[in-house]
Amino acid sequence: MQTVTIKDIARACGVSVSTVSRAMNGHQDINRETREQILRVIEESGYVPNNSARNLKRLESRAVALLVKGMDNTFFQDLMDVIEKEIHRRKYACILQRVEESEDEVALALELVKEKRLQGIIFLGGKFDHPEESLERLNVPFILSTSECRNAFDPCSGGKVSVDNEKESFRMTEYLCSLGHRKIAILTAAPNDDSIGRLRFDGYRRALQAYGISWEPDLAVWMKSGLDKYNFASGYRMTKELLERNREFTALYATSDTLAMGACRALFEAGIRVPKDCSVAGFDGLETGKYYVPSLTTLAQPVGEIGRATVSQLFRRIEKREISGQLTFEGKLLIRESTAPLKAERSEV
Amino acid sequence: MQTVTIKDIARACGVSVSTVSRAMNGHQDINRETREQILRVIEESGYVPNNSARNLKRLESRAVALLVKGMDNTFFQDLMDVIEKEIHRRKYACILQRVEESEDEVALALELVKEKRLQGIIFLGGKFDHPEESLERLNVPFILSTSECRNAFDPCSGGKVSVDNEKESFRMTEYLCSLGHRKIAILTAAPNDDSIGRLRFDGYRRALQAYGISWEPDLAVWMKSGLDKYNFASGYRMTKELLERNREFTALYATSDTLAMGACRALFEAGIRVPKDCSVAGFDGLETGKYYVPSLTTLAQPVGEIGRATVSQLFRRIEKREISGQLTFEGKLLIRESTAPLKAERSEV
DNA sequence: AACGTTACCGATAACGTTTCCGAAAAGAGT
DNA sequence: ACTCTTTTCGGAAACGTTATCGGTAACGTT
Repeated sequence: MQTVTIKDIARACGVSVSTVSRAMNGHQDINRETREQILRVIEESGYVPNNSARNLKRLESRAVALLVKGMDNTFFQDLMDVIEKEIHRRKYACILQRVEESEDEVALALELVKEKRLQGIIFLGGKFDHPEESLERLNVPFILSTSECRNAFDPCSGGKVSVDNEKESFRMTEYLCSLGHRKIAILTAAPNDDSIGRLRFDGYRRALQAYGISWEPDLAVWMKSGLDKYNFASGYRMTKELLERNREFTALYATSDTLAMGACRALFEAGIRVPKDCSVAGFDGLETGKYYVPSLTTLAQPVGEIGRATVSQLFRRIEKREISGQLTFEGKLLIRESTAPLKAERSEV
Repeated sequence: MQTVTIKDIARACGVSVSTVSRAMNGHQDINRETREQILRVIEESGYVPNNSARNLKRLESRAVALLVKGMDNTFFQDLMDVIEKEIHRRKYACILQRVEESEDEVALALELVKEKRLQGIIFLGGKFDHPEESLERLNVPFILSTSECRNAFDPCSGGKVSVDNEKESFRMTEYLCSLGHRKIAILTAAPNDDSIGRLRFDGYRRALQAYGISWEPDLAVWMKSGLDKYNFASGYRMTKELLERNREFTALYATSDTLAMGACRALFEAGIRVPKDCSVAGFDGLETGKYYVPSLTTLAQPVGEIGRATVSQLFRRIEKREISGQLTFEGKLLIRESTAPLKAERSEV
């Protein structure tokens, strides 16, 4: 176990440890030949500097935390992929840590930062309350990626990268309205426990209003807390629940693609054809929606851009102490097979 | 930044740092009252011990690495979810690190272990060559999870947790044969660059042989290296390629669920109905396959069991130095809508 | 020849923690 | 009152690295 240290290298080269340290860290005041010899010996011996010792001396640990609420969420998994890639590219370590629904992400982050001297934090998903501003006091950069904070107008001292969920949700609903739909059901998060879901719901309501449609509570299915998540099973279950209400609807807006596909399955089993009898729209732009039958109309979030911006914002703060506020990306409305214009001759029940 | 150290606590309590250390680490030779007072002060001050300093003294870092080859693979993402959960449960840190297709995972692991004093490594996906046995020399436990090593009969000094890919693939192919299919196309990895894919292909061929069917190279579509992966797009592309060959087939075995769904989409676009005109089978048992239309027949890998076993094996080695070799789990053949018996009256082309 | 400059390098003190060793105090046995 | 344990604690040496500070030698410059 970790037998070879800087002392061994120093001894092997007949120099002091200081010189070895200088050689490794690319300092200037060292003879070219000496450096090359040292580096050669290091290479041969397979010596790797001990990170703990180095972190203890330096202020930096070259590590950031990725705190994710909802690791089983497909969209977040895709985002994690690009975020890890970007962190890796910068030769930083990525400490992955789930945060459970019940946990306080800020407390967790605080502890991580202190005990491991982390240099930055990325919050993925969920909501971010910061009652004590404790993270700010620690003065460690953090970014909310596809994650909301208490007050949208005061994006705390951390950065924020996401789409404008309210606006994009408005666009999607507006599109459904423009197809002639008036009875648009929605599958969405409970308004109290998830702010992203809340924003999407707000956009939906605003669009209905803009089209002079009064919203019907019976057409909204809320996630049951502790039971439902943004996944296939919940889309399926919630749609079954909707169907049991026996209310007519000609379009179904599911606030994630996974929900939407679960919904399609439930509709299929009920003998309701998509999009002939009912249009279905999702949100996120998951790869899988493109290959679904029917392919899914969705509002695609630019995962690559969001992920890259998240990391680059974080590193701008870490390395250059440069602060940039909220960064909002445009979504893209992908119109595919699962939505269609309302047929005029449709028989009313 | 990290202002409060053990010294501050010691001063605040009027004791020495040794005593504070003892209080934190639950040693016995300390007065009950003193300990309680120290713990109280620690709690109030928000002090968290510096991990780097601690690691430097102790041998252990309470951290393991999760090295994954193919982070965009849905099945691996699901596995990562449960693996991280299990690591988290044991209060260890999880260092997530992607390994690119071109990189040498062992070299990477070696460096990580040395520089961060990691206590264990999980390899997820890909293949594992260990020409120098360098990891063994370091004497740090590692587990191959759903990942193959050079020689299946000599599972190196690390543990191995997976399904028997050859056997399960045999079962799936056998099932298709039992439905009466004789012309069974396959979407699979190039035999040289991926050993899991190779095992699944071997199982396919053995089953054909058992049913007295000679295998046709024209019915096998190989992944193009650098282009194809286990994802939707490749399933789609490879099926298009298959269709262009104009060879008849009544069943299509895709060696992952994502490939299978991409295939279904391509077949749909070609006007081929699943399962009426062609049966389609996948592998993995992804959640999404259950909600696909038609729902996907697949060979489900027990993700939960695999993930939990991976971590528990690793910790058995870390904590108890207890070695257990290869662990193989049973897959489960899930027969759903995408496969059907071959119709006898089917017109030959 | 004396001095300043430069290039290179070594000794050493940190960084924050744990652990070993021994000391002081307190009780227990004679 | 004396030793002998036991309990509780502090001092100090590590762990492996980096950074500061100063020193030596070689080389010009006057």
